[in-house]
Amino acid sequence: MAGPNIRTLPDSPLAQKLTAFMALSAGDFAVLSNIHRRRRPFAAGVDMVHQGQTNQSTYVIASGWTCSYKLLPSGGRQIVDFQIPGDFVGLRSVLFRTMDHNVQPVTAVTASEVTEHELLDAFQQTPRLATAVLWAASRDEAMVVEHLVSLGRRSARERVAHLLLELHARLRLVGLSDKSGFACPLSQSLMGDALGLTKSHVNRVLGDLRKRGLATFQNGQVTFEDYDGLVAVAGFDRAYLDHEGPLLA
Amino acid sequence: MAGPNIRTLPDSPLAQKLTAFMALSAGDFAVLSNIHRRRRPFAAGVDMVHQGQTNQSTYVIASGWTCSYKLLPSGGRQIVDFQIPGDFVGLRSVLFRTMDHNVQPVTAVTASEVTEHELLDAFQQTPRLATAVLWAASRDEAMVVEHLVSLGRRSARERVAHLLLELHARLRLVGLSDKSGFACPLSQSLMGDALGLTKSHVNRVLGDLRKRGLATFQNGQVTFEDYDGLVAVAGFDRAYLDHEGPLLA
DNA sequence: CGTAGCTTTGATGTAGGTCAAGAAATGTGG
DNA sequence: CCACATTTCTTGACCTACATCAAAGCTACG
Repeated sequence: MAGPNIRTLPDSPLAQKLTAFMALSAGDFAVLSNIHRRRRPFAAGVDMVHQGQTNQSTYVIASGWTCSYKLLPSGGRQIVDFQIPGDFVGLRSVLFRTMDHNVQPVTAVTASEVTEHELLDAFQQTPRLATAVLWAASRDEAMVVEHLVSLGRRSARERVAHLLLELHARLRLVGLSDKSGFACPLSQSLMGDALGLTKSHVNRVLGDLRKRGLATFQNGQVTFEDYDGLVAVAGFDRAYLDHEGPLLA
Repeated sequence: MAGPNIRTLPDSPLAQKLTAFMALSAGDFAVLSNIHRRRRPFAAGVDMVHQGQTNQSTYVIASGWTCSYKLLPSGGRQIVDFQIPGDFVGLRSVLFRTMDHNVQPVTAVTASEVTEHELLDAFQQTPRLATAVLWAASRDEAMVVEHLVSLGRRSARERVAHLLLELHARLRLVGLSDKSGFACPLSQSLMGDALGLTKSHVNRVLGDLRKRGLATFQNGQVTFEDYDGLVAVAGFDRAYLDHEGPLLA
């Protein structure tokens, strides 16, 4: 309220995340802030988007976590990724007009709807923003590939450790995590659905990591006791999160 | 040679594939054909693209198969997808300027290099082409997600059956497969690397499918004995391959 | 025609699944 | 602020799908 109506600092997780990738101008921030305007709440457990839907809009998460998943004919489900504040939900459904998985809030969520029109408008106003958003989309894809690698070739212990480290790195970008750990609203059952494990086994592995003095996940709080040790156990290489972005918009 | 220099029919696997998604004009075909000009051979087993490379060009496969994969610190590897004639290799490395996995020919391959410049040029000449190419990219992504689901939630038998059916559906689009089966240059070891299984186990599962009278994979030839039965076993739903494409370029 | 890669098969081991039940935590209504 | 309900966590006993290791037969190719 004090001073001119120009934003020079990130005022949302999204802005914060994109800033980590490229310097944004006051104008960029203003456009971002405008996009991120129309916030509304979503209840935990009620799908925000579902498979087959051809939607014209995407959501930007302001607070809370969601997960994207696919259901199998057999009834099981596979979580493809989690979304945290600053992440897009259904960005592909805008860029590609197709949604091939469901998205469900894990916690209560506030998110802003962004229509295709608004997004393209914003891109035209500041092409840098388009680049930044494509960078985010590309990073999301890289994460999916890394999850594929986890499911195909990593042991249960490696998977769990890897997930904790990935979430940590992502949350850090939006100021929701520090060196010691982070608040994690996931249930062990959700982690299992993401890691291709049963909740019982997730529980055992978590207990094991605790006993080994590597990390603790209790009462919705992840704490790293031996970060480097955990990295070693997971075979975690964060290159896939830090890649260079698209130069082409 | 005979008649005017205008192409009205697909003259490459890529053109054939895109045609299945949207009608293309003679002009579109000409542009495509031009893009697909500079063909060159790649030897089996020698990486075409590798991780970390920030390449300015992509390849379109004219003949042969490749696989994209990631290596783990532990030495194992996870194949993310196979590419068949008509597919792009490293399209993301053009669109996003980053390559986060390696690509290796599975067989001898001929492919045309397409530079970023040529691609964007082509897009400007015929925006329909841009749409079609984005459709292909989006389909690739959907496949990666489906592979993730396989690794996370399907049994070995389901995975193998699913892979055979996916390859069949994809090859069909480019005329390399018919109702009865297709030529498959993959080794069981490669299939294992894609499916998160050992080659021994792939072998046993393949034997099992054979004994059950569902499908045979021998001497580089996949033959379906009971297609519907195989679909049932795999829980195969080809929706992810047939999705509507991007309306936005 | 020998050697290297691929397939096939067998014997044995184990990571993680399944099923079940009790303990904690969390939430809800009064 | 407490009683009750619900979800989540934890643990145990048992089981199975797939891995591991090993070796033999097959192709194919230089």
